[in-house]
Amino acid sequence: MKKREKILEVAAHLFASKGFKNTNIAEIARNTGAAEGTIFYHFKTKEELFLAILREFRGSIIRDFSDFEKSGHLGSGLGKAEHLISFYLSYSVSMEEKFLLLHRHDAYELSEVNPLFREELEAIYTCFVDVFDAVIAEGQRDGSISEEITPRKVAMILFALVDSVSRLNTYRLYDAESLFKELLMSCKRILRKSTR
Amino acid sequence: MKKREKILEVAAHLFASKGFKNTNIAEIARNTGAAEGTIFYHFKTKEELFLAILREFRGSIIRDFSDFEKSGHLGSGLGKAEHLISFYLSYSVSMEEKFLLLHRHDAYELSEVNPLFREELEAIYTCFVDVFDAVIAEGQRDGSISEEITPRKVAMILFALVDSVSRLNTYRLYDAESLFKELLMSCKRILRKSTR
DNA sequence: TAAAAAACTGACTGAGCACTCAGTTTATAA
DNA sequence: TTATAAACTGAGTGCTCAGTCAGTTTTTTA
Repeated sequence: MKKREKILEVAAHLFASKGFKNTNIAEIARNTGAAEGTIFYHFKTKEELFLAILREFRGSIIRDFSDFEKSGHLGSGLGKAEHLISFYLSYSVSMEEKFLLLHRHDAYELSEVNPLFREELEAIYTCFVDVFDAVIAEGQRDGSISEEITPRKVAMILFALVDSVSRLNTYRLYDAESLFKELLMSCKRILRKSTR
Repeated sequence: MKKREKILEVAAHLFASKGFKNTNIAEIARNTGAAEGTIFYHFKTKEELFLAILREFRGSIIRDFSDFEKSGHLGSGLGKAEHLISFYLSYSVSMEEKFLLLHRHDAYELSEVNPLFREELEAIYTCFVDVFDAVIAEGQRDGSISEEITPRKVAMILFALVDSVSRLNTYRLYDAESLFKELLMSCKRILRKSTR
């Protein structure tokens, strides 16, 4: 089962950097040290290989975020939300390659044809939004976060914002890391109670 | 010059819905009523056709946003900023196809190889961010917007947020239009002066 | 150790596709 | 009206590439 893992690793790297369509099986084979036939032995099609990569990524997300939750930040919901945002940003930097896989359009394209891709993508985004949702709901209960908007919607908005900045970073259109401090301030402003 | 425009129109539609790589010249020809040769008569390569589409889009953006600015919303910078956000959202809905062209990864991919694409993309994003920047700077001058963060950075953050929600909408992962009200509220919270 | 199963190989195939080119049609200028 | 240029045509070309298959090597099981 050594080659199978190597194939997943190499393909993930190439799909992320060159795109699904622009990566050919021969190249994956070359970088893996496996024959083309071996790739099709483990994965029926190129699409299925991509799907397997996404499934693995979802596994890591679930593992890493539940570890983060368990690492038990004391304090209010608001404090936890701030921690979460920082964690998400640093996570997206450390897992840049996998995030590129999400930020590219390839998977969305395939999800228009193959429902398994749609399921996988929705599942991944739901993972993220659920974590945000949980801390916001907690903050609303303990009174540290404004109750003006439902937890789900705030979670969507925060996630959209944070994800967008991490996307700017991966595209290198703008040095987004220089925005992190201001981003965190903006998130706090969204979350805090109105003083009026 | 009739066919040339028709080719641009059809190609934009196909690139937006199917992607650059997944659209072949034969299909563009079929939907245009032109021969394949005609396409290469007007555009040296498939890439150049794509670039021409982006250039046209940039032209519309400049035209439409300067019309918007001229339509002269009275009131404070904050009020103008709110108008601008609403305008951007409705614009991204009405120009959904062209926004898909930006939200797909195709153009970014090409920009790694072809500097003309990078220039074009940066120019488009700069257009948008500049408009945000201008109203925020005005709001800071007239005292309606917090001066805690520089106009450019607030502009980047607002744009990132608004663009991300419009992306959610085009991907149909979430009915983002139902978020518009809350999105506007969140933007106001980012902009308003701290009461502490 | 022999037999069966699993893992692996790489030359080959057939379909898809961007682009060419030699020629035809249409518009413009003289 | 004729000459010239611009617009247009579509069959043909050469290349790329996902997926196949008949066979070989390695691992597991009995």
